[in-house]
Amino acid sequence: MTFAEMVYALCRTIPAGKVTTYKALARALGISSSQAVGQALKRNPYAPLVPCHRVIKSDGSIGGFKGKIVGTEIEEKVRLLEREGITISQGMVDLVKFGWFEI
DNA sequence: GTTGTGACGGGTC
DNA sequence: CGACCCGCCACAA
Repeated sequence: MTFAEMVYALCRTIPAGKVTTYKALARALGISSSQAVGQALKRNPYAPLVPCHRVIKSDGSIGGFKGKIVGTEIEEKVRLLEREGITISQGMVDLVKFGWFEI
């Protein structure tokens, strides 16, 4: 069980209609660096299995999915999140309402 | 074993 | 509010 595996396992537990942050996941794994979580998600071999689109930055912004925010590429993911009931304004998610962690 | 870098966070300037 | 710098952990070269 590698660090990345634990990240994937944790992401799978994210309920639909909720989002979490890199920091929250990192903290749940016992570390302080959210970058490590990003590394794992970025290289996730479980693309559709792990809902990486539900993992966002702590400030509510989407962050990135395939590398960086590239124009309308994000729009597709935003639409998917909205389908789960998550409201997004200008690429920002309301963590107070949809944050899957103790706010 | 060392170095560099990244889907990041927080604090300062 | 935006730009900059430092810290942070894991992984690839």
